[in-house]
Amino acid sequence: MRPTVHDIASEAGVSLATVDRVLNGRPGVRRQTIAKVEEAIKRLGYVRDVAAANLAKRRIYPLAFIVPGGPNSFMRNLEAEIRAAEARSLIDRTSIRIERVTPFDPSALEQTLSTVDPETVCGVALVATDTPGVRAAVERLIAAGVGVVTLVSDLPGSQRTHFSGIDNIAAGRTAGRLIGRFCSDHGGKVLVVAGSMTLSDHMHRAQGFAEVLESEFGHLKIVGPKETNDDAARVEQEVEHALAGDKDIVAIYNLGAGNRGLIEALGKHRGRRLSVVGHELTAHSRQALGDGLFDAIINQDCGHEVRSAIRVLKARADGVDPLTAQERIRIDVFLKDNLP
Amino acid sequence: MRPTVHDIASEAGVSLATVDRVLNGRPGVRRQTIAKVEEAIKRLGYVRDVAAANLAKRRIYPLAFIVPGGPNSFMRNLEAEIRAAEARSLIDRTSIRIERVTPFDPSALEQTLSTVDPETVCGVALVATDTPGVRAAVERLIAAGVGVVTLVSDLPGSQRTHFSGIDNIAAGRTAGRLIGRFCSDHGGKVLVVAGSMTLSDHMHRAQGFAEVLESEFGHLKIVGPKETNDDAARVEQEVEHALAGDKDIVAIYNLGAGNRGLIEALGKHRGRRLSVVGHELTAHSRQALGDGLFDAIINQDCGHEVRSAIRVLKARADGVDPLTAQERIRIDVFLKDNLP
DNA sequence: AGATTTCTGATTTACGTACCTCAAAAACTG
DNA sequence: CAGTTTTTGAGGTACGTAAATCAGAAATCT
Repeated sequence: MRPTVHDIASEAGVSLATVDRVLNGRPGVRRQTIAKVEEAIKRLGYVRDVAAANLAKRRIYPLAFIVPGGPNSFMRNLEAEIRAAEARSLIDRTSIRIERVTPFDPSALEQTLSTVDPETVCGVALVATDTPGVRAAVERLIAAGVGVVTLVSDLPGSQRTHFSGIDNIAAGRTAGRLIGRFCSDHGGKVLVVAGSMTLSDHMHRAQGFAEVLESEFGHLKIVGPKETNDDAARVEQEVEHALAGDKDIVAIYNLGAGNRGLIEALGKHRGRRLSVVGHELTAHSRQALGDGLFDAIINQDCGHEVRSAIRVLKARADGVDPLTAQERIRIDVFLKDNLP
Repeated sequence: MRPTVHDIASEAGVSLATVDRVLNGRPGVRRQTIAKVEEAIKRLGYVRDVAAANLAKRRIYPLAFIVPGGPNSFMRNLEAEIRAAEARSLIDRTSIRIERVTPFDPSALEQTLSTVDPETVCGVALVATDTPGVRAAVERLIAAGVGVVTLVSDLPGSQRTHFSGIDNIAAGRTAGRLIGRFCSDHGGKVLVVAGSMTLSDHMHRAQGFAEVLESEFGHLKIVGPKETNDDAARVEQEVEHALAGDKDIVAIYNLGAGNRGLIEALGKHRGRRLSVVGHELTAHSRQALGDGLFDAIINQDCGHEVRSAIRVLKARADGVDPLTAQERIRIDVFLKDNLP
């Protein structure tokens, strides 16, 4: 049988009240007594029954999710996943608030972060924009004892509790290798389309992509990255312009959003032999993969990211270690055949 | 506030005892009263607090995992993941027993399945071999109210609760497309190496692979599948023999285990330009990918499979629906760059 | 030593559910 | 209609933990 607080009390030769004081870090216990109790805990291998504790504490986990608004399909998917988690909040004792902020506007994010009340919120998950103001707001929350998980886009080197997203350098490298291998026998140019190089994830993808192409696939030369601010119309325009003007383009890597524009442009060049890699599985990109317009999609599972963020924030609030293997977000590679 | 049994009692105008009888399907309640209570439950949106219920019931989930023995790295990884889950069993109220059975021996599996006591075990997870005897044993367990999850290898069309594994036809197709694209400009032969075509997962992979190659990459011809019973030495021998005897081989797909043998053989032909795709990320295959001997690895995350199997079995025991999105096992595609 | 402060023990209530008993009410029998 | 059976109510105890109170013991200080 699993040992209980009663068992440690008698094992340590102290009362239940003292065990409780030690377990919950309440004052009024001598060092030696604390040591006695801790030793008994270790000896019996006691593990606090979190479920029972939560019951007794009437604990709920108030969480805040901050996501960019706007039409970006990926972000809308992400929000849908958060809402799905919200629907389960009764079951897993969470209370989730979703805040939408203006996209590409760090000050709006800062503003929203500063309204988070550390007294009533135990954890925050946000799609981070890496600016000094945002970093400062995050550090403030951490200092106030709030857990902070960065979603999709990280704040490297900050004190955030956890990053729930992918290594974007590795993602860019993966795209580079796919395109390199798909064009292994014929040289040419590769058009790279990005949202904004001020977004760290886009920058990292471009960097990883370039690394691999330069070091291993010298027969391919990069054109771009063309910045489009993730606007589908601008993506279409850039791609259209490049394809029309440069017959040497043999591949396209869209490392940002706006796949819809890319698909539009590709539709007009169906005869042309192109290797195309994009990011994030959405209704559109999935369709394009099925139609053969895209050759591969690099994806991060935003459902996994949301669930993982919640688990990590709850674990932190309980003072428990999360299960690292479970919380690692994969860099998914999807071809036409292994779509989920 | 979340409604409790007390709330439904007063809402339905009945006593706590009656609510309890309805909730737990105990006898001695009139139809109309049951309806009244159920209506109140619906009206208030009551959801049973599983944690509190488990506490009151002193519930533990006794589970049995049945895995093939033998040196197969993937199966040993799988077992390690089960042991890792076992280490957390105190926390999540499970009690996991691991049974190793002789590999490639359906009767041993049947035998072990028949020793499972439906009175003391609430769920079984097994790496299934598809034979009539195994199917019968599984149906027997299901009939006795035990949850059964097939791990890695399924029993299609059976009554098993859930399959925790990948679609192997899709996995084979994925491998086919990778190799097809990697060799898009030059034709040749593709050597296919399998463990045993009597294993349904191997058969499915071979089938999916052939489908894609025939329909979309006609310039590549399949040699094989060569069966090796997943024995590394035999894999080495088959590959060595084929490479030495046939200069037209431009790619190899090992859809079974025994990657170690493949790596050995490849080591002797480092100069030769080959596209190689294998299955399952193990220490060896990871190394081979890093060294450039392999070009891609198709993987199923066995840690995910084990955790998912446990969640599904617990959910079934609680009479709750599992979270389908979370329980889908991905077909991972790993290149050198996106290794976890 | 006595006074004071700091610890500790004993006990209680509560969380939401399960499960038990016993009595009472209601619904059926003949 | 009494007698029987079925249904319902009221109440309690338990699960493992949290949190509180209050009295008493032990340590520290003067």
